[in-house]
Amino acid sequence: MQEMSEDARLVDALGETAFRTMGALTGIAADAGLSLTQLRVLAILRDRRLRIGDLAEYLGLEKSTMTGLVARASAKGLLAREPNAEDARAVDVVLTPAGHDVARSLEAAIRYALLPLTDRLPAADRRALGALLERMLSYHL
Amino acid sequence: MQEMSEDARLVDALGETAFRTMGALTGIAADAGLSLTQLRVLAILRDRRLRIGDLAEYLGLEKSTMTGLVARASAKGLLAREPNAEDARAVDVVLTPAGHDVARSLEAAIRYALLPLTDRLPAADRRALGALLERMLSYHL
DNA sequence: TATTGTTATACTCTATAACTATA
DNA sequence: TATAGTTATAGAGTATAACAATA
Repeated sequence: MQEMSEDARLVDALGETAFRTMGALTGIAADAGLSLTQLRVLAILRDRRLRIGDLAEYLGLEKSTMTGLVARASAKGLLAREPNAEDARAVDVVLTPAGHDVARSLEAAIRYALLPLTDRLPAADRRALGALLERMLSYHL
Repeated sequence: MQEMSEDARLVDALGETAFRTMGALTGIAADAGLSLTQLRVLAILRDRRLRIGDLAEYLGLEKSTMTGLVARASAKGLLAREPNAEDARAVDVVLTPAGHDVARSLEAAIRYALLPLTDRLPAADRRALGALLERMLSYHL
């Protein structure tokens, strides 16, 4: 077997980390009766009010997809549709109080679910890893 | 706004990294006319022959879900179903030559797609990040 | 009897195309 | 005319439950 380059190892590690992390997040969402996309919507709307189209763009989805996602989450009482003040065609999406509660408990569940992945790393390594990831993310785009 | 703890920042960075990485992988899969799950199947089967049930367990899916995934990928000529030598009830899944070709080109596309995320990080940081991620992944499970 | 996988069914996610209302 | 969002439709992914074949 050929030796892997440092870069190839980083790419593989990034991919594996992503799959494990997403797996944990998917499980948490499923426990709450939500899809991963709906978990993302809740997380995004915690500190924002977005129009349907902006939400779709943020998630990389079509507007028609957002219509359904918002409809299902609204039916669960997690978010609400409100008219946009400046454009009568537009619809703002906001979290309901119940949605905020769920978002808060999801955040806690995520921290807890990722513990097995992080807690055996020495504190110094955790700090170093967090700093490196933040630096990497700050470059992108 | 309250200061975030180091651990909270690590968890957030892990989540953000996961979403960006999965986004890139989803795009690559879509360009090849595949879902993210099918991309995973191809990657897994590159160096293995697995039974339907083992594949399902590996991916955290139900066997009935695997039946459909394998059927669709088989219809595309990417993998084949073969009888298991030891158990007449079982079905082995293997990559076809075409499947191996696609898997190989997907691997290259993934490296390329993750470049924007990694290439502006200094070489020393890339090495350090890869090593930290590998250490973290080695602990889990 | 227990296990492997398939089938039938239902729901969610997703996109494309055609449409309505507003700008 | 162009844009924001919805509706209709269709395909893929997913799970549950019932089933056939084999162990």
